[in-house]
Amino acid sequence: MVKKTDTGARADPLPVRRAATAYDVAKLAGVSQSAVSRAFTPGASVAPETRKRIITAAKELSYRPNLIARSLIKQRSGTIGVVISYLQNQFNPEVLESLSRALKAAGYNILLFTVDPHSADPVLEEVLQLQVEALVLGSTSLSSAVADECAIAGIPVVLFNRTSAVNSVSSVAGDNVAGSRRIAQFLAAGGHRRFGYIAGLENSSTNQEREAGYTTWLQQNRLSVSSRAVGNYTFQGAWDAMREICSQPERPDAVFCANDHMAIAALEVARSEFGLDVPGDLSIVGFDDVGAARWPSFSLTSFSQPVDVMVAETVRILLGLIGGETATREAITVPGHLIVRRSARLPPHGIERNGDVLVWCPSDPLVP
Amino acid sequence: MVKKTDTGARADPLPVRRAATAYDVAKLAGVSQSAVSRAFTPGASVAPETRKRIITAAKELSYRPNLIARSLIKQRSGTIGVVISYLQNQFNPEVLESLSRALKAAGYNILLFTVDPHSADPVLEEVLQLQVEALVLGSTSLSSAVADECAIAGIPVVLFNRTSAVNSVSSVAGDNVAGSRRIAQFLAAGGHRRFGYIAGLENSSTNQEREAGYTTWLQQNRLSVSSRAVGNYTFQGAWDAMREICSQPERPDAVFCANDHMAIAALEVARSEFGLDVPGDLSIVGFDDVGAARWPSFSLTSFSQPVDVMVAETVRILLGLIGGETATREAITVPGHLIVRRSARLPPHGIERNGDVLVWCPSDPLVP
DNA sequence: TGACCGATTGCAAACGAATGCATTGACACC
DNA sequence: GGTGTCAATGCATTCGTTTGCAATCGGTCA
Repeated sequence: MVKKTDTGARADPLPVRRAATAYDVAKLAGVSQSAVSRAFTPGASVAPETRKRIITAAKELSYRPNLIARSLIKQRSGTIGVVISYLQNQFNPEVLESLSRALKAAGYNILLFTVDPHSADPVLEEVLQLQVEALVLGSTSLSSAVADECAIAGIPVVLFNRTSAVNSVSSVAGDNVAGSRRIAQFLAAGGHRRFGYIAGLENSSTNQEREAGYTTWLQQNRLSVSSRAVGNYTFQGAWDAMREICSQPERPDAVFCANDHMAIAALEVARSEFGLDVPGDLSIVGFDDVGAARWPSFSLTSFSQPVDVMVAETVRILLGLIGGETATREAITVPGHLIVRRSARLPPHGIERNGDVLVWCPSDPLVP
Repeated sequence: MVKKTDTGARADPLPVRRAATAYDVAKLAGVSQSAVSRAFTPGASVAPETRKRIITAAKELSYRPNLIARSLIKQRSGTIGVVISYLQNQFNPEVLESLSRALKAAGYNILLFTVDPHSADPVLEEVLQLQVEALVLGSTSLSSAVADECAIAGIPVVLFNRTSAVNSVSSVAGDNVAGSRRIAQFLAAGGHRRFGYIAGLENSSTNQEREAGYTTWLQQNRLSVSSRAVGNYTFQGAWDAMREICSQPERPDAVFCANDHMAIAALEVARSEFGLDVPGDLSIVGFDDVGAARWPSFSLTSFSQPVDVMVAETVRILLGLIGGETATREAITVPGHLIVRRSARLPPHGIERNGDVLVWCPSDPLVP
């Protein structure tokens, strides 16, 4: 089984030497503890001479200020809680990485909570005790009650990629409605006639908005969704959903999946289990424009959610809420583009180059 | 641009009501602060009657114990630092999610640090101040000096998917040497004759071990690596590396990529840029067995690194180090399997079914 | 020379909880 | 009734900082 190599090295011979405190440094440097504190506080009043002596002493004891004690007195932890789930969906790691970068730049650290999409959320109780200065809820599966409770507890919350009508919490999301309308329009313009939809989590705002945008546009144009199945935003769920859709007598010639993660699963099923040619036999479109959508094997047509912009907005709101300046809640919608690749049949015109990618910008108004 | 919907809702009318403390609760419940503390400490001595009164008061004030204050007095933060980089490589999110689950089960929270693989690492200084109880270094690009410094600071460190010869820090990794030997053997048995290698970060232990295992076995069998390029573990890097390899006059008929993330890039290049059939014209093998390796489009033959086992070992070591019982450093090697799929030509025999997957278990001894 | 000023520095009180120790009361037992 | 026991509770200290305030000191200016 597991190979175990005992390197033989022993830990510190000194048994349990507690970490040095500011007092220890003070004693060594022959100053008061306050002086030590000031020596480590930029802009504080210390004679350059003493500061140097203190720094030397600190280095000798390998002293590091205890941020926990500092948090206690300063009443700010410098920490932001990020709740996210299902890192298998590439969109989430992308968000996490971007968020991490942006928050670090703003001087904050991240306390990470991954939640099981299926389980309840007793996470919250813990999070609140941890004195995070704010919370980013990036999981599609969290109940809105959570957000409410936080708002009551007085801790700033931003919903990421998720909105909430009932709560007065801030949110940042992509343009789900416009994007999915655009997708419907794109597919119709491409000559498709039988429209399928693979839904994400039914009670998530993203799914509701994307489905609404898609369905509504179709209806307004005397078209409709002929096949629908629920993928719950998971790979396996989408796999099964696609299998179900493709097994029906009247298979759709276009399937819009509520996100790229599911679209990839759908694409795999169509090809590997049904031997379909995409987009020859069937067009598939996703939402998010994750990294893998660009991989040639998928070359997925998708409506983009610009992660960096969304994250920037999130951080802006967060900082405003923490500072207490912005008391009003904002609901931000970040626009995206329909990135045209090869997983869906193309409409005869309206495709334009935009830097590296092709986007669809129909000249006709969005609503016919 | 960004659409902004002001929901009009205003924040708490009460301006800055500080969170309730144990004192507030005590006053309301007519007890001492100690009693409140005890009421929230399982197993402490409180009359059931008083406890109930305290809990009620606490609920009314929506009091939550301040974990920062608790950390200070208890001398333990309940937090573990996880340093990781490049979440685009699916292996990393998989690790992160598993680690998060395991640490939560052990009662710890995660302070997440994502580091830019290219930048230096001033991260450490911050991390140490944050009083994490231990550190998991999951980034291939961190200098070993970092680990050393932590060890000196007396904070337990476990290297994840990374070993270190010079330092006396613990580590958990897959079986890089055995795995890559096995891959070499597998490719040779499959009748390949021209062997390529796409390297990860040159100074990373994983790359060194994987390359050594591969190269050594080939040499011992009068074979050799005819093409080598460096992909630095990035998608783009592997892309360019594969392009370079495929452009050579004597293209290899088998390419081992130091991880799956790069193997996918290589596969995409081979197909989309060179029109090659995999495995008809060229076999590709990876390392890690990430989720995407199972996707039919790739169906990547890969040596597995069992994330959950590795994480379990990591947590076990961590807890031992934190408890102070285990003073010795351990270097754990978690065994894997060569998961056989369709991205590489098969040897005539030795393939066995193992649950859902095929693995290669040659009857011949590993070393000829 | 004396008042005043600014830069340094130390003192001591926070921050919010945990906990050893002493105190209180109830109860049982002899 | 006196004494011992035990549970319940409060007091006061502690964790490692920050920071307002006061004290000190050297020097400047009138």
